Amino acid sequence: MRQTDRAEERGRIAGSDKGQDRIAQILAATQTILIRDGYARLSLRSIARECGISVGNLNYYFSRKSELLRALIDAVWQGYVEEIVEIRRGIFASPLAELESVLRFIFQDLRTRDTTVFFPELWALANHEDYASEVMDRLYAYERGVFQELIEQVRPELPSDAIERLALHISASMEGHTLFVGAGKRFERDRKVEDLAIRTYLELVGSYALTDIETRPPGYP
Amino acid sequence: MRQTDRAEERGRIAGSDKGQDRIAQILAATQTILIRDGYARLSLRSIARECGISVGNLNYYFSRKSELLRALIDAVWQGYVEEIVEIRRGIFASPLAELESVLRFIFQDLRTRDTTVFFPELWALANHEDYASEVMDRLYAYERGVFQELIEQVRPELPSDAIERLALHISASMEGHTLFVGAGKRFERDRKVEDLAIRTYLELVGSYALTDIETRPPGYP
DNA sequence: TGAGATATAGGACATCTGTCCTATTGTATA
DNA sequence: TATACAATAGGACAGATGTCCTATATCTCA
Repeated sequence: MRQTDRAEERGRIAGSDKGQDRIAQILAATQTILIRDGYARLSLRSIARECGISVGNLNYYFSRKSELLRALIDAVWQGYVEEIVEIRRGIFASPLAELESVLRFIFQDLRTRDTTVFFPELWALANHEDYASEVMDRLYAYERGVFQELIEQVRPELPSDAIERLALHISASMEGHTLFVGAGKRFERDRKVEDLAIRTYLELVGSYALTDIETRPPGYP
Repeated sequence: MRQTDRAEERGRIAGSDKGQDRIAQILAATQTILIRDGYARLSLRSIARECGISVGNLNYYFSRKSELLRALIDAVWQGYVEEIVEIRRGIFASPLAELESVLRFIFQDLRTRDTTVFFPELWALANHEDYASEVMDRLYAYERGVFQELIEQVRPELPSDAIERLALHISASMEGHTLFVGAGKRFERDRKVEDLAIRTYLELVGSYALTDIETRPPGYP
């Protein structure tokens, strides 16, 4: 049996023991380099060096670089979802208050160096690598799903396509802020932008009038 | 004189003739490859092949890859600014109408394949390469400047930091939409998201109440 | 036409890249 | 303790990459 085949099995069989720790270590090292040096300088050798193992050993766990990337993105996605689930376990005065908590978590997360750097890499990758765009789709679909659920509780009378559109707008809008208030960015310290954004989203959800957008032709005023 | 030195001069002296066309061709080819294949597959050889010239000749014009990238990003930035200037040459019923026109232009631009793919590459690059983040800063500072100018005309009573914050929020929010309504993205066809976003921005500018954000402590409601 | 600058090609170079293979060590189980 | 399997190291491989250099070709203008 060729070793390549064994490495391919690994992901599925997930032999539980110290090999599992290695995999976690490899993924962490990959993330570290990606964030510190960027995708252009992410090589199997730099990852192996970061882990203190040989390239041969790295190859034993991930026989293709794309496998490694996919596993990393998957892990990040899972962590993200778990955190949102955790947030939502809390007790909230209203659906709007719960929505605000989730929005604040996302803003806070997007200020971390990890997210500030990692996500733009992911966005760029998603334009050229299918596995990256797949995970991105899943990730944001999940986020929108949370928003939609909460918006519907606030505004049960809205048709579902309006709710979906509101969720999409809020999600997109927040992501954009990564580029400006993220770690090391120009407006990192200006917390009032966050307040302005979240307040705007919440007011939009609360007061969004269907007729405004749906019936009037575009063109203002 | 070493050829490297000559190539370094080139950018500044800008000898006007067929060399200028070559430079434009090289930049266009670089952009084409970057958009079609991504940064990872952008090499001097692939650029030379796209142009139908030799690597040696390419090296004559740009002795370092980073120079080429910088020149490309600079060119894109210039084109972007010129287009906004052009838009603003029009006649508008009100500052708000002018703002809407600019916003619509940016949305339309962000739907093109070029922008959808190129900008995320730029964002990712800006996290690791100084020249990329410099141009990005300049680009968005210009965009915000336009927004600020128009917002001030609509709401002259607002303090300048509130105006700056509004401009920043709108700019950031719009950029985020690239990931979802850009060319080839999931919501490419849903033009109503654009209407929702632009309407929201315009209403925010029109009705933004200082006290809402500035005086009340964060926490809703 | 001739001289000088510009433009171009082709190749050399050291280095890095992903992948693969083989041999050795470590570990748990029967 | 013997045996299977997991983990690891080290090296080989072909190919790609950025940079540099030299030799020609092409153009421009006195």
